[in-house]
Amino acid sequence: MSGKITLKKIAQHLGVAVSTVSKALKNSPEISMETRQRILNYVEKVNYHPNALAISLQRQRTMTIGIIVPELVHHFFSRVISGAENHASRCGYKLLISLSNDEWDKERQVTEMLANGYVDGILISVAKQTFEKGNFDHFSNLIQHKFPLVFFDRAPSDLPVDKIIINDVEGGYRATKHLIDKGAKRIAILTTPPHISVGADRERGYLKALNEYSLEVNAHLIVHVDERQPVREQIAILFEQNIAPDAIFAVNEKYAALALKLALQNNLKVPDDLMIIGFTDGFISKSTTPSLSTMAQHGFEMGEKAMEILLEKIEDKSLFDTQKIVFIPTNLVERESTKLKS
Amino acid sequence: MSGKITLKKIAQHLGVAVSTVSKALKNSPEISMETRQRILNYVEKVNYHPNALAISLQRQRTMTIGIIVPELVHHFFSRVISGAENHASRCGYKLLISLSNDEWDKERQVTEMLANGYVDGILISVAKQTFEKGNFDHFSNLIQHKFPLVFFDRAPSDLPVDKIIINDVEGGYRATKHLIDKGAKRIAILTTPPHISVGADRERGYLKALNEYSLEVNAHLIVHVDERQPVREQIAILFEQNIAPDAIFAVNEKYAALALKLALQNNLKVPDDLMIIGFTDGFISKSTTPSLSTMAQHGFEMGEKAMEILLEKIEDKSLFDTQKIVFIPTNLVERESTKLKS
DNA sequence: ACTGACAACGAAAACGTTTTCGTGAAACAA
DNA sequence: TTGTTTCACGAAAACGTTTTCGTTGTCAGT
Repeated sequence: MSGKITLKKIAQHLGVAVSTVSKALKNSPEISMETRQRILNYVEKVNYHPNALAISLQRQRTMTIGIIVPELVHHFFSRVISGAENHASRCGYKLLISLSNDEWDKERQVTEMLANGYVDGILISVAKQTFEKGNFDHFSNLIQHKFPLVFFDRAPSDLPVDKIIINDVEGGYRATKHLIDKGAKRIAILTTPPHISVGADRERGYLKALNEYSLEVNAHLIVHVDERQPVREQIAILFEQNIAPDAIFAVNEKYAALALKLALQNNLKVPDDLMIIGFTDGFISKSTTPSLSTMAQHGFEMGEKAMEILLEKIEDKSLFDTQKIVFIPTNLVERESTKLKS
Repeated sequence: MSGKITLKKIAQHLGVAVSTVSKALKNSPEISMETRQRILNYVEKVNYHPNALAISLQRQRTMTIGIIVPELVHHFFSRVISGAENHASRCGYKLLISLSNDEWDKERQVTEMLANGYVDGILISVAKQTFEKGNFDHFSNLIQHKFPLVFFDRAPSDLPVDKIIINDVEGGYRATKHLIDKGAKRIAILTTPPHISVGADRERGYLKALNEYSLEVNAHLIVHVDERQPVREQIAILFEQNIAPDAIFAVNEKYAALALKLALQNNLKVPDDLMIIGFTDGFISKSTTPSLSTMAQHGFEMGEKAMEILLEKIEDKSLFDTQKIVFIPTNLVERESTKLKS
């Protein structure tokens, strides 16, 4: 930082005007070959790089996109970010990643901060606490000011916004149907409390499938896992009932892996005594023995698509009043935990 | 973005000078109560937020730290970032996360970009390709210009820089010693090619332990996994030899999980026939059955510590010429894969 | 009535760029 | 000689702040 080299210093040293240096650097025909070379040589020598801040301020564009995720240590979000970064850098944009820690206040702060000059647009997946609180003012505010904003995965349902989401109902349906096709009759579900939309939607798909195949819905087989309590115990209940499930659909990888572990500890054979299918295709599902069948979510594609829509909005002002909703399909990855020998 | 509200607009609307508005907003005593209230009311009404870019430019500080990681979809790096973000936000700094994708050129680009005004300092873990290439010019350049720079986990060895690293030699030593203590005699290691320093160091620790306990070093039991080839086959070789190992030390979680899976497929009992220990305490190690013993790396603490040292450097210019090297200790997490019943 | 102090505000520079609009000199035509 | 181009460059505004240094006007003290 000490003695940072600027256009002004270059100009002074060479005895020319700042504007001359600036033009020479962009090969403007206004500057004579001779002067241009002199400037270029010196610039090269002192290893000059323009100050991005100043350029952004003057251009009123930062060529940076902000992405806000609830947490980083999470396979799915990491994938989305990678996808977004991929598309952004291909289009000459940089990515500024921020965390909300699933907290409303932090999310509000970060959102405002980014919108105040840091970035040209924002990609966001809403914090859990924001859903609980039901306060989306920080978003309405941006929308009102026509600030480019695109939601992914977790989006407010009653705001007119662009969103890229997983087709969770369908995913839940297909996961359940897969178990039914394999002959399961008493299918349990490990899901989230109802206010988490992704869990609720997958549960809706589950119910739809049961219904369609005239299987009885048993309240004892529906476990709403409360993360504030020990998760293990809540899942363990499934194995202590007199009517044991013959299959489990877990709405995420963590619950699926835990269910598998408990099943093995209870000397159940997976998949023969109990089939298990999860959601999200991460490292864990591949690593267990038996490996876990799952509904893959394609986070990378989601990130790419979200970025694509956001950049379109930024570069084409006429899209301001149109809202796109894109569903990213899930697909079944069949592994050992549902693959019966018979 | 349309009709963005600025100090100038506020001043015009209220018939005062820009400086007056600015001062009123910072509660300067120069401004009379009356005017201040008038300004504050209006500012509140139009929901004004200062432009961060302009402030950064004028202050010559962005209150933002850049962090560059090789990849995001990686438990350890995610943890480091979370730790860094934690400390940064506590100190009023924001975090700008960027990816190098383990590529030299991308790393160079991103580093220069960030250094040119975007951030006040950089935290970085070096790309694999940069090590292969051996070109660290983009770093020397920054160091020469006294730009605050701190390395974590993967650092250039012959540059005078601040770095926070895992004590990999010791970690490798302790992992191996743990296996020896449990009675292992033929300990295999799944490690990286020699140019990846973390792998090489852990291997050094492994050799040190073998040596110390007078165990024979067997070249067939040392597997340098080349990620450009199928990993599974390379590990499988271990199970096809006539002198089978009775324990495996894997330098990361992925190799450990894969080794476990292959062992189970070969009808080996873990830990009785074969013990396995990994490195990095992620989700996978906990999820397998049997669960994997591992050397935990404490990425979160590493991120916090790295950020702490960087911020110190930024805020106390007198630290320019001192270089700190901090070792983050690993610790043994004993799980089922090395827990013998006997 | 004159000085001095103080309160309340404005003007302008600065941060590092880009870009528009001159302007002086040389070159050329008449 | 004068007028018109063209060339090569400089001056200055602008982006949105902060901050320093005036500049008023009022009022107390003498």
